[in-house]
Amino acid sequence: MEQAMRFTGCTLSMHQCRCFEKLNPEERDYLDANSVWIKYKKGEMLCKQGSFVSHVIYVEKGLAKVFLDNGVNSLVLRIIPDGNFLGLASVSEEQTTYPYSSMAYVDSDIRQVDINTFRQLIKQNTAFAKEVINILSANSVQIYGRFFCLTYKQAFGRLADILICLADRIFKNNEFDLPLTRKELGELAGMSAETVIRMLKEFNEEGLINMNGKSIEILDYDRLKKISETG
Amino acid sequence: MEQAMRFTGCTLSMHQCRCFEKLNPEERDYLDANSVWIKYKKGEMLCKQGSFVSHVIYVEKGLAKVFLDNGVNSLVLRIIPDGNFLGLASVSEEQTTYPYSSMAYVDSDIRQVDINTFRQLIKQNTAFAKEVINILSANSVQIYGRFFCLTYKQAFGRLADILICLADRIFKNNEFDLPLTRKELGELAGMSAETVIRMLKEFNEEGLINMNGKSIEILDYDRLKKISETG
DNA sequence: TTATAAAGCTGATCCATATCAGTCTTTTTT
DNA sequence: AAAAAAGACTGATATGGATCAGCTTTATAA
Repeated sequence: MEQAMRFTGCTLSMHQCRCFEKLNPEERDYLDANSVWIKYKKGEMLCKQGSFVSHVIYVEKGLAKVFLDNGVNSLVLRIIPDGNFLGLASVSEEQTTYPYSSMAYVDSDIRQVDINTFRQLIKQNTAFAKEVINILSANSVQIYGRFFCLTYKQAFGRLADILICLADRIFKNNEFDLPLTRKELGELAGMSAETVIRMLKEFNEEGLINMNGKSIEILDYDRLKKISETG
Repeated sequence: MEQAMRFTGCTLSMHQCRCFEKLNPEERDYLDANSVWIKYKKGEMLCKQGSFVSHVIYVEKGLAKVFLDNGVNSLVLRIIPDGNFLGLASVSEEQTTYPYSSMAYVDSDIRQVDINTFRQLIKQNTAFAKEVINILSANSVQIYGRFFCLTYKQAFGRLADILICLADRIFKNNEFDLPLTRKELGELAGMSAETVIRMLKEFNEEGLINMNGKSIEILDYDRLKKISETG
């Protein structure tokens, strides 16, 4: 029995996208016939907040961030590795423009599916629609957790959260080479680049991580986890 | 043409829930046969974070908050007036427990729909499923805006946001009697009760609002809006 | 109708973290 | 290979708002 709920600022839900499995061969052909594959370079924009929605964006390979921007500040909502949609909020017909922007952290292979094709499949295949609902739900719940953390945890905890998320869910390894700058890491953890630098340094000195430029290794997972929970 | 995106910390999306309209008479009977109506008193919990999901909760009449809690801090995700679901994240079968808690701000009439009935209707009626998708999308987008505001705006702007939201979307009047305490207002705007008090006082002295205990009237909507945008 | 608790309010203090200004280092461009 | 730009890092300073303590007013219960 759990006493109090724990939230993490993790940027990726555990949900595995399975909606293509719900399509029959014809539907899959229909989808493919109305999809295009595009290669994006690191730093390129996959979609811009406020522009018209013409397709649903799926990351085949690579890593991207989905973020909000008001010209001054930038808030990363989620980061998207292989095998995920950037977001499905735009499948709603009421959502005519993208409510967020997206940028590739690394060179990425992107599939764009025509939005009307996607909507048509939702209309004709309830299992597919249901899977879309599952994805939307999972995203919501994940955003809730992230929202809570960025609002109430302090910087230590938020940074620990992100390091754990990167290791567990993104790179699936305790050692990884960050394709992000300190500033971008700050956008993830909701703090300034300077604070990221200072705290990474402290984690390093405390023996929690072993850091060398862009390369980070998590040495004491348990203590980091504890910091993320109490921070 | 808009230069920069504006976000508001508003707690309620503009989306009007229309999903019952998508049901045919038999489906509606089926839904009604598997629904119950319950009266809740002010302060009562409508659902508790972490408990098993057994039904979908719809606010027929009243006002409720949906919030996250870790035992120390509380974050209000949305406030729900008449004619809205508390949230539909739980329609996903993967979501077996409520990811949030909910409490009635005032005496409220609640409809509970058996979760399996609801899921069955999604399975058999694509228009209904589509409407569920629309609601989930609208909620996500609303939460994104709120997330951004609570992360980057400062207290002035956040409080202005909430006052405007209450007037425009909840009470639909520039003058209203708050059924919330200063502490609850703080949970909405992401600040302490003391800060709410101080800033309301300042808004009052500046002639932006006219405040008398629980009764609040917005006097200078435009300036308040400007504060919400620049704060 | 008094007693008790909850909410509202005020002033003083403190601290986590942003911001700024500058240097050093690495990467990218020419 | 040199020049330019971007990123990493450091120390000093500033500050928005939380927290605390106490006091007053308004609800709620006895």
